[in-house]
Amino acid sequence: MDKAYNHKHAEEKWYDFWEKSGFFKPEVNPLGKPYTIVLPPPNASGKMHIGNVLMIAIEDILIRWHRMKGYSALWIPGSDHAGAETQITFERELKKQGKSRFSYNRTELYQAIWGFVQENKNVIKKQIRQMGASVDWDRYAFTLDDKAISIVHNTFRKLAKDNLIYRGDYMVNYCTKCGTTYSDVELRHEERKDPLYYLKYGPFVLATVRPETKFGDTAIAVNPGDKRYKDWIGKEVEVEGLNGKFNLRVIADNFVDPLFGTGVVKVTPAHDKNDYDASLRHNLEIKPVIDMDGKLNEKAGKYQGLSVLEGRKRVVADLRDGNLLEKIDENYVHNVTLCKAGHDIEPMVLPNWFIKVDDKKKSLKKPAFDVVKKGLVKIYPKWREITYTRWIDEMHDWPISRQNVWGIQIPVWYEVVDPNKFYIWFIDKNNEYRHGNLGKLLDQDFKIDEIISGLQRVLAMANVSWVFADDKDDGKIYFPETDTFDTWFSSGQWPIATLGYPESSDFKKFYPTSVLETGWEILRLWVSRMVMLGIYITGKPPFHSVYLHGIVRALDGRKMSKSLGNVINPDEYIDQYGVDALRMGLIAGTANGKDFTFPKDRVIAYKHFANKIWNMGRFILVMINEYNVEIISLNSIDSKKFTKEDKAILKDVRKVVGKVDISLGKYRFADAGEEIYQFMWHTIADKYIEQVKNRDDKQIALTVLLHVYKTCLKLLHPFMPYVTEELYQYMPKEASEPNSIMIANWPIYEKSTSFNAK
RNA sequence: GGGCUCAUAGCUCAGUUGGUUAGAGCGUUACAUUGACAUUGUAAAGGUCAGAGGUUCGAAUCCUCUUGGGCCCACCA
Repeated sequence: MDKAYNHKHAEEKWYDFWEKSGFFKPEVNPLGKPYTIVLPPPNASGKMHIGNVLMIAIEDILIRWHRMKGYSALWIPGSDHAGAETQITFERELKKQGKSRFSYNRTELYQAIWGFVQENKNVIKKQIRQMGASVDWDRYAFTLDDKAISIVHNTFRKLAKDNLIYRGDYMVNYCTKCGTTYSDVELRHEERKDPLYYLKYGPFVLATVRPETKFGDTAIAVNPGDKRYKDWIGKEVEVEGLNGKFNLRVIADNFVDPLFGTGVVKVTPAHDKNDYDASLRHNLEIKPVIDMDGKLNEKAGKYQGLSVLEGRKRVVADLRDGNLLEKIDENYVHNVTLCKAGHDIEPMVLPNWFIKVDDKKKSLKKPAFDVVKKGLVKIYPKWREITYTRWIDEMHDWPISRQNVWGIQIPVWYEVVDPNKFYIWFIDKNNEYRHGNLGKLLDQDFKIDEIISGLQRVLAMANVSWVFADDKDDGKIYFPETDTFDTWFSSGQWPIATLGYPESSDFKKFYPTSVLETGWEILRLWVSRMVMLGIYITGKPPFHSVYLHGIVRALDGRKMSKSLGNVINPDEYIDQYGVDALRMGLIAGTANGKDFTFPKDRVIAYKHFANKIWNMGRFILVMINEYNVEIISLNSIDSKKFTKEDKAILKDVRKVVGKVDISLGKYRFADAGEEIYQFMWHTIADKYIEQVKNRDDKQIALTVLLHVYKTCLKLLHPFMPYVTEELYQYMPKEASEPNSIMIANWPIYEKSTSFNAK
C-alpha cells in the first residue's frame, strides 16, 4: 500500500470492476424486493454541473445502500433532449459560425442538433461513470429514442380521445426573436426603467408604457368605483388618433387600479394579459397589431413594418407633434417579462395546443393533488409539500406546443380547405426564406409542392380541422403540424418511458418507482407533471416518495450563473480532492433540503478523511504482518477473552450501524455521514487503535479491530465508494463473508433493521 | 401584494417531538509527535443562539411582534 491515499488510482480501477461484476443490474438479485430510481436525465445541451453531482451522489447512496441490503436495485440513467434550451445553445454555436437556423430546413436542422447533442451525451455518460454512479447502462435511455417518442404519441392520442386536448386561441407568451411560445414557468421577470407616457385620449388622459399598441385598442377601462369617471361608463367616446378618429366604449372593471396613473386604461386585448382577460369578460374585439416577426401590421397604418421599438419612437414623436402627449414620466420602474435568451416577451393571441387539466369528467389535477394530500406520494422535506399543492390547485390549462424543431413533433395533420387559414414559413426553390398567409403565397404563384418541400413552420388557425396520420384521406392536401411538444410533456412520462410501458417486465416489476430525487426548483415544472400523467396513463403515481435537495450556491453564496462568473466546475474538485471527497462534502451540506453554499472546506476535510481511513487500513495490515497474526472469525473467540475496550467498541459499532440505517431511511444523509466520520476517526482511530498498540493479545485485538473497521467501510461505501472498495480489497477476509466485493455487503445487526425501505 | 424559508463560534453550517456545562468542519493559539496518517495527537481560546415580549419548572427549539437576508408565485397599464 502507498503511504497516502491516491484517489486517482482508485477512481481508475474500480468502476469497470463493479460494472463487469453485474451488480449494477437488478438481475443479479432477482428475488430481492425492487428498489428503483429513475435518474433525472441531465440536459444534453451541455456538461454536467455541480448540482448534477449532488443529485448523483444522493441517488447513488440510496441505490448502493439498498443493493447492499439485498434489494433488487435498479437505477436507470438517461439524457434529456431539453428542447428549447438545447436549440438556443445550438443556435448560439451557429451564430459563431455566421449561420442561423434559417440556413437549414427542418430535417437538416434536426440532424445537426442531433450530432451536437450526441457529443454532449457522451461527455455526460463519462461524467456519470466518473462519479461512480452505479447505474444500469444497458437500460440507458434518451428522451428522443423511438420507444420514448411512441409512448408520448400514444399518450397524446389517449388524451385526444378523452377530449382533454384542444386547440384554441389563447394569450401566450410569444418571443418574436425566438419565434416560439413559452409557458409561464419558463420565463423570468426583470425590473426595468421605462418611460411612462401620458396620452390625451379623447376626453381622458391615460398612462401607458406601450403607446405603439394603441392601434389595437378596443375599449377604455376605468374602475367601477372611481367617481371621477362614473358618468362615462358605458358611453362611446371619440378619440383622435394618429391614423384618424375612432370610437371606443368605456367599460368598468375591477382590474383597473384607480391610483395608478390617471385611473384610466386603454384596453388592448391582443397584446396584454390583463386586457385580454377583460376582453373575455366584456366581449371585446381582439385586434392584433403586432405580427409574428415583431413588426407592426397593417392596422398600424403608416407605422406598418416598423418593429415595436421603432414604432414606439415614431408614435411618441408624432403624438408630441400632434399635441396629444401630455407628459412623460421618465423614472417609471416596472417588471418586464423576458424569455430565457433575454428577449422581451410579446403577449399574443395565437392558436395553441392545450391539455385540459381540470375537465369535469376526467380531471388530471385532482388525483395529482389527492395522492400527495393523502400521503400516497410523500414529499421530503415535508415543508416543500405546500409548494406542490398550491401549484396544482392553481394550475390552469397547459399549453403543450412549442415552435422548436428540436423535440417530438405533434403527430397531427391539417387538411388544407381554406388556405387563408394558414400562415406558413418556408424556404423556396431559390433558397429564399419566406413566410406569409398561405392564400396570398399561392396567389403569388408559389406551388404547394414547393412550399411543402421547403416547409419550416405551419401555423393553422384554431378552427382548422386536424387528423392523425392514419386517418388521412387520399387525394386531399394536408400540411403537417410542425410544432413540437413542450419538453415537460414528454419528460412528464419519463418513468413510464424508461420502464417500457405497458408490456415490459421491467414496467411490471419496477413501476411505481421508489423515490424521485431531484432539485426542488423543478417540483412544479416536472414532478407535478409526472404525477399527473403517471396517474392518467397507468392509474398509479410514478413514485412513492419525492426527495428534494437544495440548490448548490457558489462560493460567494450567490446563485451560480455564467454571467456572474461564479460557476463551480466539478472537474477541478474531482481532480484535486477526488470523487469521494466531493460527494461526501456536498452531502454534508444538504441537511434539510435547503439551498446551501458549496462547502469547499468540507470537501477538503473529507479528502483528509479518506487519507485517515487509508492509514487506518495500513496500520492494521502492518500490525498483522509484524506480529504474524492469523486472522480468525470473530465468532470463534471466547467472549471471556474480550477486554472492556473490545466489548465497548463492538457495542458501539452496532449502534452506529443502527443510526446510519435510521438516518438514511429518513433521507438524512448528512447525519449518517457525520456519524460514520466521527466514529471512525475519533473512536476507532483515536481511542481503540491507540490501545491496540499496547495489547499483548494482538490476535484478539486485531480481529476485533479488523471487524469493526470493515463494518465501517461497508457503512461508508455508499458515500465514498472508491476508497472503501480499494481498502476492502486489501483487507483479509473472514470465512463468513459472502462476497468479495463491497457492493452487496451491508452489515446486518439484529437491532438495526428499523428503516423504511419505501 | 400572497407564500415559503433563514438569522447559532472568525468562516460554512448541524442542533429530529422544548430537558443536564450549545456541537462539527475549516481557521486561530500552545504543547507533543517524524515506525499507520500529504502529518497526526492532546489541549485551549471563541457564541447574552438577530432584537423585544410571552407560554413553561425549564426555550436556540413553541407563540406574537420588530429588524435584516434568501427564494417562489402573481403582477400594475
